[in-house]
Amino acid sequence: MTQTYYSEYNQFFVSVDCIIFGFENGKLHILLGKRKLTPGRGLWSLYGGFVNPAESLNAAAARVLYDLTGLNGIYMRQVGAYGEPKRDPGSRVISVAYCALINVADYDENLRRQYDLRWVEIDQLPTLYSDHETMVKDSHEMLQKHIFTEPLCFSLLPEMFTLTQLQKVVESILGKELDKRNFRKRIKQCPAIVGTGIIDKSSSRRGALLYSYDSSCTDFHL
Amino acid sequence: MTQTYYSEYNQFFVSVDCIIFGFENGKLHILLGKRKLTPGRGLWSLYGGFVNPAESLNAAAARVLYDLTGLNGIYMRQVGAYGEPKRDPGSRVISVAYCALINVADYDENLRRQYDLRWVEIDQLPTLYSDHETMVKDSHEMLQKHIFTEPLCFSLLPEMFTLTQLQKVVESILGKELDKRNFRKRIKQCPAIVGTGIIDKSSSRRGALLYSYDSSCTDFHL
DNA sequence: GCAAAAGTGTTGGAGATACACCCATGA
DNA sequence: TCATGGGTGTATCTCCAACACTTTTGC
Repeated sequence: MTQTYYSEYNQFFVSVDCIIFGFENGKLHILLGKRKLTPGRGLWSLYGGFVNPAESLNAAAARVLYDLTGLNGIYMRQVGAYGEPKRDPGSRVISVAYCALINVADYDENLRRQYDLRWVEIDQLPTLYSDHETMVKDSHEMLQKHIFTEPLCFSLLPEMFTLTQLQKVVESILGKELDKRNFRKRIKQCPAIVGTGIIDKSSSRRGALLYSYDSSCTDFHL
Repeated sequence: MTQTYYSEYNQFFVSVDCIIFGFENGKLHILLGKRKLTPGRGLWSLYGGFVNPAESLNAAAARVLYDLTGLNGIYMRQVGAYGEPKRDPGSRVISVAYCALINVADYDENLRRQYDLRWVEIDQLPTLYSDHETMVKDSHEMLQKHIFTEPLCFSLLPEMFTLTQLQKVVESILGKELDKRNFRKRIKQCPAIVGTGIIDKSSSRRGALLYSYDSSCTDFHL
């Protein structure tokens, strides 16, 4: 694209950074790696990438996520733009943060090892590169804020899940425990969460009913 | 700033666009102008500006608002980044939208005329340049979402205001009427809204008590 | 005295919270 | 038989919504 107009103005590198949430061992995790670019090489960091000329911000975020995980069609949400002049020590870079929620089981372990990435518990984060800690905090808050009104938690779970699993996911996002009976009462009032009739015997002797999320159902609420 | 690293990547124009809300004649308005730059010259548009090299996004937004209104220290909030490749017909421009709330009375009419800007009712918007309608819609929704939990409405009012004025502001933001008694009951439960003891006689024969917002009070809620 | 805005309480319903025990099964 | 996680109901409380009349005073 030629710069026909505006040529007297400055241009900037623009990147997208992905906050990728996953649920494992009853805890909320995010995917972190050691930064490979100079400057900041070796620091813990979110995974990101620069925006291409003909690509929307959303598309750039989806591409970066795909490159990293091989996953397509994942729900992503813009968290915000971060533009302090010195936020990147290398050059002026404006970054747009996106969060994504993935089911850890869908993510190829080999790919994870290949990129040398780690799942890190959300409340045990190391010091991160640049302003990435702010991005993580902001996206975590956004997640907490929308968890009851938008069908986000299912992205962190397999197709079918037990109510206990669902409750653990919600608890891990909120960072607090919930009452089991009240939680299940609410679930029953949500028509988008339906029992499958299948019993999962892997997590208990008695077995637990598996539920699934019906995305065609419009009125979701927990 | 030199482009020491990252030099193989592309750069982009980055602008900020301001959605400036004001309250007038019992209605919520936003400030619009006719676009002066080509392309799109003459179309109704938000006011914006390009980001400078050494300036944060927040600072750029504050500068643009100051240039336009002469107002400083106004609370602004990032709405989001907009980056469709064709969103600006002139060149690839990534824009970060900011909303601001100002008290119309603080804004110099001469300056408004000088820039040829208009206060337009939020529900009577004309067709806007590029994706500015999306920006306005997004920021209006953000405003509605946060109006009860953050002390935003006071930015639209003078230092001292009657409860009727406050209610009208909230109603104009929500786009619906509220019950007067329930509204006032809520106000009384908010320690940050305090009576001044001064009676305003301009709006009624009987006179109405003027209130003010105590920003040092931490727990705000309507 | 009347028009115009200010101010003021009560009630009912819905939804949230707190809380404890039995069930089914594999080992 | 016992350890483990699955599953269920009730009483209370809080919050929100609906609703109508009296007060003050300038004209």
